[in-house]
Amino acid sequence: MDIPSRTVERISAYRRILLSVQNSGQQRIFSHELAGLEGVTAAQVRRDLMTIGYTGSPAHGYEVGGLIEKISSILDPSDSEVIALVGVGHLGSALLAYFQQRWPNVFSAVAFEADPELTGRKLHGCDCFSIEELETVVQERRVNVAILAVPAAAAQDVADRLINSGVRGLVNFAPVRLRVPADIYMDNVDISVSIEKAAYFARQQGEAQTINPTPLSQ
Amino acid sequence: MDIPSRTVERISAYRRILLSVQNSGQQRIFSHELAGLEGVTAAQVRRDLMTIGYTGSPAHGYEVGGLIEKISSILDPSDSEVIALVGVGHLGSALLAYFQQRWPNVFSAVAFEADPELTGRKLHGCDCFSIEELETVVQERRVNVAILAVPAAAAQDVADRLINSGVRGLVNFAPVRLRVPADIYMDNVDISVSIEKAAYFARQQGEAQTINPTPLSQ
DNA sequence: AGATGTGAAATTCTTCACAGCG
DNA sequence: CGCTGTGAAGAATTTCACATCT
Repeated sequence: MDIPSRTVERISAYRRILLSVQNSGQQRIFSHELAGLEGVTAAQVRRDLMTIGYTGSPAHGYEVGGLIEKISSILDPSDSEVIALVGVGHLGSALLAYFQQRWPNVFSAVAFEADPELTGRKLHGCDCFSIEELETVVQERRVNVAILAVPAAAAQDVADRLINSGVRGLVNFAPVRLRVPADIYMDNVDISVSIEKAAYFARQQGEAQTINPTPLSQ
Repeated sequence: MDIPSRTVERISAYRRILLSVQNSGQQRIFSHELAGLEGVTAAQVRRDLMTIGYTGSPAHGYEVGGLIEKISSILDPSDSEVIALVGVGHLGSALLAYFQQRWPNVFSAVAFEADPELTGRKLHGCDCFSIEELETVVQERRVNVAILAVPAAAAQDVADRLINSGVRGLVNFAPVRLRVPADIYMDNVDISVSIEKAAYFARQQGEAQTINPTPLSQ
């Protein structure tokens, strides 16, 4: 199956909403309800669910549990997977802590750090290795996805080493553009870009810009 | 002037590259060079520069300094601006530290935190106030942009208070979708979505997916 | 009546391709 | 020439609008 990137992002967001909806006891949901909670249009939700091949009923909408299952069958790996986090500074630490409380049975993390002070022990419940052990551990645990939370200067080298050890997908928090082979997935989370963008659009307050697909006011 | 969101993101990225190019002494740059460094096509670069109204010469390409100026005239506020960071946990701390080394004359930060242990002193060079002082300080310093690095449960309340105090643009790191008026800019930086997306596409290794606009291999 | 599912239209974003310049 | 600037084409994404079902 071939799901566009934007749709993958949205179904991931839908699932989080659905889990909380389910948690509150609601069994079924209409496209416009889910749309309202995520801040997109109802047509967008229906199109996305059509794309992933989930079908509802005009009378009752979509089954919350079934839809969660469907999304999980797409997003979750078939077996539990280990993700590598490189760099356990403030940011890495935040990611690790965040990691622990999500994906109980699906993803687990293993951390790498250059500072010897931090290695060799558990950090937020994860093994923290020296960066020198990166190749060994990544290969042993068959890591497919890695998160880069290292200084910009180190990022390219770490990325190369991860890819050489078998990693196929990267989320890069370092403020540099990395060179990777075309078949490696790379997502850049660029905080200065986000801030500069927010500052720019905040300044354009005057004009009627539809930034949020559905107003959602109040 | 009306610049699309994607273009704003890219010119922000271009500027960072241009600064480092300038730093290395290079005075002029061709669209294909900048494109290669950012991982987009040369046509994309030319289109973006056309969009912001910057013009080069077929003989020498674009002037690095002039282009930096042009981008800065779009992205930077006319006067130095204060940005609010709410939540000084691991993530907030990372953002604050990162903040200090960028935008020396353009943006400065002020932090807010609920934990009394952390308030009332300087953190990474920024004033750190109690969350109770949020309205007062945000209004006093005319804050337009805020970063939310608080737990999900607190995010909506903090966002409401920020907006009521005059903030027009938000970058939200909490994993919840917030309800804001249509004229407020909101960017959600959703780390679990990023990770689930990376895991999904890493798994699709088999197929020839052009995720990176230009291969950039090696 | 009020939903879903979905072709088709509309919109947005990217690339092509080439005239024209130095 | 090789590069910029740009109309036009092409892709991708979103929305419309309506047939259809309960």
